[in-house]
Amino acid sequence: MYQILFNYIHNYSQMILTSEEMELIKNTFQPKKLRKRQYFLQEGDISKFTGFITKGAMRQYYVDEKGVENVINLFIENYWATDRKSFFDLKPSIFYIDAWENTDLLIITRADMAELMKKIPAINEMIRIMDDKNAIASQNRINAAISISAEMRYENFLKSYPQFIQRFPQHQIASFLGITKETLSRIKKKTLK
Amino acid sequence: MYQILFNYIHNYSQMILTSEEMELIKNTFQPKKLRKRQYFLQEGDISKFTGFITKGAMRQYYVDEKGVENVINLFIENYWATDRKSFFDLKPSIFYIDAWENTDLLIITRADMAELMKKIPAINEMIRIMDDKNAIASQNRINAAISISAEMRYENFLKSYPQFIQRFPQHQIASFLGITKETLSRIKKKTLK
DNA sequence: AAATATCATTGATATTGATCAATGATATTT
DNA sequence: AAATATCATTGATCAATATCAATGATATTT
Repeated sequence: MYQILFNYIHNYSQMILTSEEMELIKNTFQPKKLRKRQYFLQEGDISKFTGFITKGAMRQYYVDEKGVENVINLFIENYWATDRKSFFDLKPSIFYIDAWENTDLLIITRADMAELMKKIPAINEMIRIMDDKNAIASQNRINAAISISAEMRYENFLKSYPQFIQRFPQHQIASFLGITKETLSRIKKKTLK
Repeated sequence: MYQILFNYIHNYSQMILTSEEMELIKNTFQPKKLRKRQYFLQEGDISKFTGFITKGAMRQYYVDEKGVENVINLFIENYWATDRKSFFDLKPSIFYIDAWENTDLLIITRADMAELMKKIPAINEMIRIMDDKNAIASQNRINAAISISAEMRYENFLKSYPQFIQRFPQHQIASFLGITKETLSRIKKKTLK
């Protein structure tokens, strides 16, 4: 289980972890299992942990005034699940995060992560690269949301994140893309021809 | 001019810079002046620098197949202007960044910034906090773009970024929000009553 | 000051995508 | 296997926003 995290760190940092560092990581990240539909975070709670997914799938959403779930992030293996805002300022979150499949996580608090960043250069570098990639991906998503049609947005999604199609039902993906399930159904039908 | 950057670093890092560190910063960041409408980055060029704005206003946009400018970021004092993707991988950008007012920048390359992060703890911490805040702001923008109406989006913008209203014409703000200038004009008229 | 460019508003119409409602298909639970 | 819940499709209608075109207002340049 930790091996997946070690690989991830190596991948991002391009650095080799010493066996002491691996020990420290094992002692700091706690394993957590969630069954399908179980919450990792609920509205009003503080996102005290960030969780590295070694197996499974999760989604982050908020519930609007009408009671509708708006999916804002989808996560699978090798993603980090947290509400970044609440995790940053330790104030109550407006989001829910739940498991969409039975999921294995390695969880860590913000304070512990800060410690590890100081003690383990590879972790520090990993976070830096993650932040760079996350900023780029967010910018892409913003551009897509404000300047292209639902159809193109779905097409881009298919191209960039094909793995997600197998893991989440269509209406969740529609919500993630900011369109209704009916519209997505029609888009699929249309592009199929 | 450098004082504005020093203040910014202090603000974000909550750390005090030594006079040696200040010297190093002065020797690494280069001042650059742009006149209104002058480009900082053009499509096809590599975003070799990130620029800290000490005075002025800039915008980032791309030009779509129809030749329409799509504004994706607006910057004023105390913002950093760069195409983060191109700056990260040093590949050609798809964006333009230009000055909307006469603008003063302090510019630095990615390599030099990496050096400073190693040598100056306050800079390292500043970048970390910037990345956190940027991730949070991006998430907010994504949520707004995919799940709320143009009217609410403008209202939120007014509340969160009132300074921008004075600095950019309405059609630029409309584009930034992902709506047409005509729709924005009608929204303003409606909410005025 | 006149000429020109930029920016903002308004009206008429078109388009995209949302909403509402029904039906079918596929999983999951009993 | 039957019952139930979840997921996907389809049709009819509606609402939000875009597009096109004209006009006015405000800056900027000559």
